[in-house]
Amino acid sequence: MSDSAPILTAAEAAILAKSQTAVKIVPMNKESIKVACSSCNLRELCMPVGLNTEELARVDELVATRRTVKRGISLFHTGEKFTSLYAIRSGFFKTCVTTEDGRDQVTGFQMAGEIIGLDGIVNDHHTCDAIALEDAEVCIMPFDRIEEISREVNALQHHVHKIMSREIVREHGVMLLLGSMRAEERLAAFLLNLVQRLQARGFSKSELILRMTREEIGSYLGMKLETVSRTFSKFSEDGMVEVKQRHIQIRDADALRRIINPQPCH
Amino acid sequence: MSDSAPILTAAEAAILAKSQTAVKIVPMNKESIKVACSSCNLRELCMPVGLNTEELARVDELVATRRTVKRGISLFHTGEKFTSLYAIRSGFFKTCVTTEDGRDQVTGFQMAGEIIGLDGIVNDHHTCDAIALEDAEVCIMPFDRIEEISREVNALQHHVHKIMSREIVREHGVMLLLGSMRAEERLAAFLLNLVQRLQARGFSKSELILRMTREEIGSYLGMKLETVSRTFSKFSEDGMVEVKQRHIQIRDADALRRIINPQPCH
DNA sequence: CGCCGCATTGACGTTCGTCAAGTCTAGTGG
DNA sequence: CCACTAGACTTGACGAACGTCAATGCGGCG
Repeated sequence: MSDSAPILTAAEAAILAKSQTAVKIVPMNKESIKVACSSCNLRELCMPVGLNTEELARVDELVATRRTVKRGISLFHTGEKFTSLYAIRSGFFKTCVTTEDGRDQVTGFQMAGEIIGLDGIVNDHHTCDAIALEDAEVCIMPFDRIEEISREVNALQHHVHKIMSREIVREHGVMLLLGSMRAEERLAAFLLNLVQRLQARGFSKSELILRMTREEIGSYLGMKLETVSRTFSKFSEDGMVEVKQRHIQIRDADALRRIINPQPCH
Repeated sequence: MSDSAPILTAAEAAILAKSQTAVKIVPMNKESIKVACSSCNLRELCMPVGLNTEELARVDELVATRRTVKRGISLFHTGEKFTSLYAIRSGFFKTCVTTEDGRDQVTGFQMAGEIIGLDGIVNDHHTCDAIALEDAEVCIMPFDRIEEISREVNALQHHVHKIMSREIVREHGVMLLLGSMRAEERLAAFLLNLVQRLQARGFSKSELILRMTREEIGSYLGMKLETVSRTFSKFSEDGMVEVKQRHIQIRDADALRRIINPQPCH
């Protein structure tokens, strides 16, 4: 890992300057809280899913260190050398790709237990930015170590393949959404997806706080922030959701589902 | 593999009824042409990329059998049990996902040397259809065998990871396209991408024959077939391409590139 | 030779983007 | 503690891009 002092953009430096503490690397030693997948409360969601005790012991070697990432700061940038995958322990991220002419597209929002960095494997460099939308903590898993342990622990090998396959399938869903849904359908699908993932993490299935701006939602869903806002207002008028800025209450999840899949009339 | 008689849809059965020969499984034996990655003319593009002679010998064990797929027939369907990845030896495929209410979205077009089936790993069942757009032949690589050999051949392990990562990155690009480009930009990007991949396979960099309909292009690019057609006509009027049905001649590739990345005025 | 699927083109309508004005809220500093 | 401000959000009016519907043309296959 040598010295992995994070490279900062000007914007990030400004954010950091205002913030109390700098990005800090938490080394894995006796002083810090124990970094072990086997005792992590996310083990049913994250890397160790479906492993037995013995396999778990090996996977504990995966996480080299942890790192905290302040809101607005990037975990990695486009072009940065790829070394590791990151498991999100807490917090919320967005990933986005950027074109030369300045357009950018949010490719996903990630929450606790999800793995980011997979884009970097193919060319040894990251091809997107990962930016924390709230203060976050990630487990750093050096990829060469993942490959090494995968060779010995079949269940881990298969799990890594599954994680990558899951990301591919997720993106198929986003392509479907972007390619053939209208604004209301997109936003309904987005809300249902978010709330479903939050529920899997023990949160309410009807209440959520958006960690991203209307513009970021719009970028992800291929629409403008005004359209996102108008669509929220429409849902609100129709009594399907209650919207108070970023605080969302889902009043009628079935109605949202019907927007996406209009039920057959017969 | 037990008996892998392909499951046919009614539409496919109709196509097959018209076609001379049924889908046939080519067993790997002395009679059939040798099935060996090491002597395949696609080895610089496909699975064996970057392996040394010894590693190549191991990879030769990967391909169990080959299979021919007639135009219009699917290699696998949504919901079908996942067993193998497929390397395209010849021909052209599309993959598409379908919603309950009948909408479908083409998620990609694949040509010789590319790998399909990655979507099936996560749930042990395929989540999209792969349909041949022209008569094709694929190498069947049972996934458990891929995992087995990956454990012993590090270069193969890493290559598999790269293939999956490449697919993730490709899909990021499609999301960018669908989320923030206009019709002309989408079609220009599509043409440039196709021609670039064809060129890597030794075809002309200015001439190509589309294997898919306007509707399939439209589905992939998130626009209607009429818009695809109109945009082709516009490119043609502007002298950038010559369009004769599915035969496309690229007259000014730079102009196409400028559509996507309008060059700065200074 | 005729049919059928695919492609093209035109006229018109809808959805969403653009531009602009105004409101709300959290965070800052006095 | 409160006023101020910047950024985020909402809402309206208007227009452009693209979808829809429909008529017509073309080319490959039986």
